[in-house]
Parts: sequence; C-alpha cells; structure tokens
Amino acid sequence: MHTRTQPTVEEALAVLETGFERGYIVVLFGRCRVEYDGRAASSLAAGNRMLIAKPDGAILVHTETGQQPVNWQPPGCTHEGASTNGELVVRSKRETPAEQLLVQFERVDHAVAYDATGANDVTVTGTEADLRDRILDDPSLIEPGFEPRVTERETPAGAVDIYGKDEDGNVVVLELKRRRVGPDAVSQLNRYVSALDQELHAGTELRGILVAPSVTDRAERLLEKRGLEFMSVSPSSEDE
Amino acid sequence: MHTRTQPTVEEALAVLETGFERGYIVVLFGRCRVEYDGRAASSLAAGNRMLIAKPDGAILVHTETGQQPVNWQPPGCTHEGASTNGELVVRSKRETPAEQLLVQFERVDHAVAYDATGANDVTVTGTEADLRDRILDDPSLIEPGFEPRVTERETPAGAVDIYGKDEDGNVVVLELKRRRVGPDAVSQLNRYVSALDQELHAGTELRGILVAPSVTDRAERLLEKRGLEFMSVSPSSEDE
DNA sequence: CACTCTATCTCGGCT
DNA sequence: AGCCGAGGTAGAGTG
Repeated sequence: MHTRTQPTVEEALAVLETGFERGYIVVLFGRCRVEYDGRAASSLAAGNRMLIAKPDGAILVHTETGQQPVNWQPPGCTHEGASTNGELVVRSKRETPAEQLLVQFERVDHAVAYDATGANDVTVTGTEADLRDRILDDPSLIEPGFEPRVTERETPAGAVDIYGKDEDGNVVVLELKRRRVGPDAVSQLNRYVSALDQELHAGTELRGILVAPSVTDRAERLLEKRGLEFMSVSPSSEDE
Repeated sequence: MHTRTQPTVEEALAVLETGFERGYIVVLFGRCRVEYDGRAASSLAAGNRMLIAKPDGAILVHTETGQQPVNWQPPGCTHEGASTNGELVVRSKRETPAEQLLVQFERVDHAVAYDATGANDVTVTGTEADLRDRILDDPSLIEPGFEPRVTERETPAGAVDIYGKDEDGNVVVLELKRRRVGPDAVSQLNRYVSALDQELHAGTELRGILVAPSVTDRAERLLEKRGLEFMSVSPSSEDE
C-alpha cells in the first residue's frame, strides 16, 4: 500500500503509476473537473470528489451523494495519468464503443494505492434461479398436476423460463420474476406465447402463466386482456 | 480530512464517527467479510476491499474488479460503526424494504474521511430527451407531414413518448429509444398502440413507429408481425 | 409511498 | 463482437 497526503502533482502521479504497475486499486481524493464523451457525452464542473481506478480498467468518479458514480468507465479500459499545466490529469479510453473519460485535478488532497486482492465471488440467494429451482422441486406450487418439461426452451421470440404441461395435457409457458412485476413482464410472456402459438400446430391449447410474488394493477389488467394467468410464488419460501 | 494508516480498531472507529458527524465520505481499506440480507441475501468471504460510506446513507463495498460494488446499501440508510470482538464492524440498515448490510473488518489498513462537497450536477447529452427535442424541432425526421401533438400522452398502458398525426390525418404513436433496441421496445410500443386502439373510436387509422438509431433482427421481425414501423433517428445529429 | 420507465445502465451467458 | 435477459438493478418523474 502507498499513501500520500497533500501530494504534489508528481507525487500523486507516482502513486498512480506504481499502483497501476502493481495491480493495485488507486484512489485519488481532490478537486477535479470531469469530461466524458462516448455513448453519450457529459460535463461536470469542479468539485471535491473521489476517483477510483481499478486494475481491470474500470474507473469511477464518486461525489458525496448517490450510490452510483457521477462518471465512470467500464472494465477493459486503458487509463493513463499525466501532468498537464500543473494539473494531474487521468485519462481513460476504450474502443467499441469509442469512449473516453477525462478527469482533471486542480488539487489532489490524498492518494492511496491498495492491494485489494481476495475472494470476490459473492453467493446470492433469492434470485430467479432460486425461484425456478423451487418450482422444479415442487411443481404443485403452480397448480396440481403441473409438469415441467424443459427450462430455457427456445422460441423465435427467445427462451421460455419453464415449459411444461398441465393435468389436461395443455402446453404451459411460465415466465418467472423474483419480485413484483409491471407491464414489461406481461409483454415478455406474451411474446413467448405468441411465438409458440404459431409454432405449435393448431388445436393445441396454450397457457401462459406469469409467476412472481405479485403484480401491479396495470400488469394485472394487461394479463387479463391478453388471456394470460398469474400465480404468486416467491423465490424463497420464507417470503410468504 | 482525516486519515489513518494501519489504525487500531479504536482509531478507525474514530475516523468513521467523526467523519459521519461532519458529513464526510468515509473510506476504509482492509480485510473484511460482508453479509447482506433484505430483498435478497448474500455472503462474501474475507478479502481485501474498500468500503465507502457516504453522508447521504449510501454504502459501497468494492473489490479489485468490476464497475459495480460487490455489496452496497442505497442512500437513506443509517449506518453505525462498532468495535466487536476486536473487529471493526460497520452496520447499515433501512426499512421499506427491510434490509441490512454487515461489514466485519478483520484488519483495517487505511482509513480516510474526506469532505467531498462541490457541484454534483452533471450535464449529459445524447439522451432520449435530446432525441425527443430533435424530433419536435424537425418532425420531418420521422416523415414529411408528421405533426407532433402531445408528449407523454397518457394511455391505459402508460404514457406515449410522442403522439401526433401524419399528413393523411392518421394518429401516429412514437416510441423513442436513444440506442439500438431489441424486442422489449417493440413490445412497449405495441402495448401503447393496443391500448389506444381500444380507446379511439373505430375507423381511426393508428400507426405505431419505433424511433431509434437501429433495431436487432428479432425486433425487426416482431415489428413486422405486429404491423408496426421503424424509423432510424439518433439523439444527436452527429451520430449519423 | 407505489408505479412506470430511462440508463454512458452493468453483468453474465450464449451464439 | 452482438444479442438477450436478469438485477438486491439505481434514479427520476409522477400520482
């Protein structure tokens, strides 16, 4: 780890460059302006901020508010530091799509280069995959007699989460969501049902069921209009 | 600004608490485990990481890779630090939805409290709003004779981006996207068109046009199947 | 507070 | 490299 408080431009640059070389996270605290140009374009006037440069090429500029950075570059970018007109300038670029970020420090108050190695594989539960497994484990959560046949069954409109049959032999398509859903989820299910309707030969009864903890009013009306169904199931049995 | 290198638990706690009091961003570098429980649940084994606690209640835990934090809490949470079994523990909570984050530091290598005040209003161009303004400014970008009437016109299925008439007096609904679109955008437009189709009295011709720089193959086929149209326009005239 | 939709969404998986 | 969908999406705007 390297740190510097109230460094000169050269000292801050040294922290930045030795940090990059060693694969450290480099963090600069100071007053800076930020310019971005690429998929969109943005400009940010001077203020005290925190810049985070990661060894995988990601860059984040954080202000005192918000969970999201005010400016950033994704992993895979190449960044470089330079001293320009007495200012520390950090530039980050990538191609495809072409975009670049320019951070100009009028003043650097503190610089840190830190070796942030260690496990970064977080295990998450309560996901859509958990909901899927729960239903495959106990299909009666949907309805008595429901039989899952395939997961991720392909259709011209995309892959259906769970494809199966009901006790009367009708084809059933499930679209799973881990949380309360709005109109977009209904449309998604509808796309799959429409696509399968064309694919399956006529006469086959086809049901589409949206499976989620709950739906909004508008989504419910939309389901009705499209002749689709809803079944309330949560990713975790504890949430019921 | 306050900084401490290789602080004791008490020293790190002091940086944390005086930082919170003064409305500073507090950053801790060290080896920690992270537990989250709320909308989902997650667990992260020990490793060297960076914790960022903002005065608005946001918390971020960053590893050496990725643009996104491995764990976080949104703004509005209350966080507190404590010394437990010789470890510095940071806990962050909120209600609605109930969720909490627990970060346990086996070791703190560096602590910073920084006053990150300053302008945080970034001006962005190339957004959907820019695309809308561009079309309102020159409706012929859609087609000769197109006349915008209302933006954000409400329908039972949601608000239409631009509602207008073509040169033959037909109702035209535009759905705008700032970048290349897939099937979801087609479904969205279709929802609005279907809803308006019921609302407008019979006999009125109704056209739906998806406006974006480009569409994917699947989206194009879906447009065709739904009897919808596409017009290529970018948010910025320079992108064409 | 809940609903709806945009986003430089990011991220992973697959083709 | 592009397409597609999930996400503890976050954030903004509105009712």
